[in-house]
Amino acid sequence: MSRRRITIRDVAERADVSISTVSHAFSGGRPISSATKDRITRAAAELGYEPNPSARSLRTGRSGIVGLILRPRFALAGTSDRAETFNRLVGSVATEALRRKTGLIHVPDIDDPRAAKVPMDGCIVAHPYSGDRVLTEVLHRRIPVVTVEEDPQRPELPWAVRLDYPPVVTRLLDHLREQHASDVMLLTGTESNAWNVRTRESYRAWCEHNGVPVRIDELSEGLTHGEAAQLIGPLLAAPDRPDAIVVATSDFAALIAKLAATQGVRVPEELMIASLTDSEHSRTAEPAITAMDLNHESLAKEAVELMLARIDDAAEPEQPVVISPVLHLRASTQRPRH
Amino acid sequence: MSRRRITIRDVAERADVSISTVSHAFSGGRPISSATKDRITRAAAELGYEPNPSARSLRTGRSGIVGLILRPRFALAGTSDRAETFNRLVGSVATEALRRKTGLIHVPDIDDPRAAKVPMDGCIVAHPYSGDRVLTEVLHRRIPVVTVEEDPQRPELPWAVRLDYPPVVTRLLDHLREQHASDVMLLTGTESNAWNVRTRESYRAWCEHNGVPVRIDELSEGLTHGEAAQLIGPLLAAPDRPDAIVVATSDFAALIAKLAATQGVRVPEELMIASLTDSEHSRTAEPAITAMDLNHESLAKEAVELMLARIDDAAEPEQPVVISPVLHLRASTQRPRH
DNA sequence: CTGAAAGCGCTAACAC
DNA sequence: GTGTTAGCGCTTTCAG
Repeated sequence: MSRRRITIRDVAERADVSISTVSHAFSGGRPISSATKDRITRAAAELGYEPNPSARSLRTGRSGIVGLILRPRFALAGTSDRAETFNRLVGSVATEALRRKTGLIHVPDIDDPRAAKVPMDGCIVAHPYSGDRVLTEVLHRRIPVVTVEEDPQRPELPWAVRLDYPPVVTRLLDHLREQHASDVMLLTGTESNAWNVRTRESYRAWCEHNGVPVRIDELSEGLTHGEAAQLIGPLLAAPDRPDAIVVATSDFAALIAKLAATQGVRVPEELMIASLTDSEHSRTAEPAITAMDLNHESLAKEAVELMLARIDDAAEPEQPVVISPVLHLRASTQRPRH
Repeated sequence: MSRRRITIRDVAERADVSISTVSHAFSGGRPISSATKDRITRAAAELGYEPNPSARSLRTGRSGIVGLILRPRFALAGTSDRAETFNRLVGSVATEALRRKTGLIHVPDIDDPRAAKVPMDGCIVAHPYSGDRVLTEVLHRRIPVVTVEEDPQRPELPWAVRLDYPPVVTRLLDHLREQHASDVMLLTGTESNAWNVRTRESYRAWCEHNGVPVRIDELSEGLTHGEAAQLIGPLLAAPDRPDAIVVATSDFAALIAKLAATQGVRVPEELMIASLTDSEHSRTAEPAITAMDLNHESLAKEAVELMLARIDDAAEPEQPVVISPVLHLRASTQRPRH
């Protein structure tokens, strides 16, 4: 029963006009008498005709589709903190694309030959790594690209939306000092994206500026909670335990709070905790954890806007669009006055 | 500087072979001497060539892309409960599609002529309304479709993944009765999707089976919290206040808990609360609210699998795939023993 | 193992 | 206001 696909020819025949008239009736290129247009519309509706998007794209060179590539490896495979981040960004980008009547496509692994190739007028690459391989490939293929966060090795690409970390990280660290932290440790992620690289830089600069020693350790985003606990436990028991920890991922921040409780370390009195991303984990931890929110909604909105502008041949911007992370001060860093 | 797009011709010329050889080198249709293949691969890499997906789709009749249409109106415009649901479903579907190396596209409003038309081999329609207009249109266009939840007016479509509500809703209501609820009210949503329709049916059946009066009121999913509060306040203050409320959306459940606290109604002692979807709101309310989780991850996984099977010409299934919602019993319905 | 050529369905000149 | 037709870049017979 599944007959061959309906084409513009079938509609033309049924409406007794030429195919170009049908084409124009749909794509609105030139004036058509309302009687003709009526017949065409009716014929199309009766046949269930819809223009073949591939044929149209092949001809026009445009698909009306924007691609999305989310780089963080642990977005798909990781714990719920990473999943939440992923979902939030994807949801925001999709919402914005729909609002702009643009198709949004999740691009399957671009250099897997077995993966589907997709038609896109441009591509948003989110959270690229330093010297990102996929970004390189996309650029090489001359696909117009907008990045969400910059590739730390390619900060010069102007088609980007990026977060302005230094003021917020500095504000967070100042806040900890005001709460009488004297030994602030940074537990950074191991991924080489701007989030880790820039926040590390800001931390180092702040230490230098304040004449305090840099104390950085790594906690991979890919660790399970069990593995992370193996590393955090000894740190909390050590004689030189810091009195404040800034940890990259929010779920590990919550984990630290839990381990601290178990080990009898009072938060925030003996240990303050803050995280560099916000999620349900930081919001609902006991106590609630001070966190920097990455403002994915704004990133998404600006990225889609920039992408559409770029596709529409807008001039190259002077600067990336800059978004500010939002700092949420919570109980984990609010020491009782005395 | 932005030269014309690289085509198969350019590669053929540079590798000094015919275009059909290049084509086969990429799409692997026939044996090619390794020397030739090498030259082609090198030429393609140097030029940054990538097959034009539109041309390929036009020729083969397949795009390798699956569409996703999320129907609930309030997914985009609503409160955070709806946004969370949306994000979770979209994230899960995208993850699964990526895993299967299939492009996933968010389909822009299918009957807005200004919206982009997209090439898709099939389409997932999530949470259709009763007699869903868009579903009708997609079917009419003969696009292979899989639904997440059934259209209540078209329960016969076998290409579907659906939730099995009756056992879980019954279990919830039985639980409330065991906790000595004598007057259980249902605050249902106003959207006509399976979630509302089927849970209402289950509630009615349970009332009849237990010989208790049906007590249903509507609370639109589109209300703001302020508007919802206007309706809920009087209900809690009324002399015939129920001693248990099952409310569709989780954020309104949390709102009820908050208003109850304000009005001095103790939860769960004087009023039990449960919701028919789970989210951060129900999990973090005070007290935490008993909720039915819609298991979006499983829905998504099965839907993608079904879609790919259908595109691959699998036989029509006898029955929709059935997923069970998950009931989370929490403090809001656990009365202290006495 | 490789090449030549038809044609997928549409848009956009160019004719009238 | 409408019709004719070339050709977008690829896959796939059909010939060698």
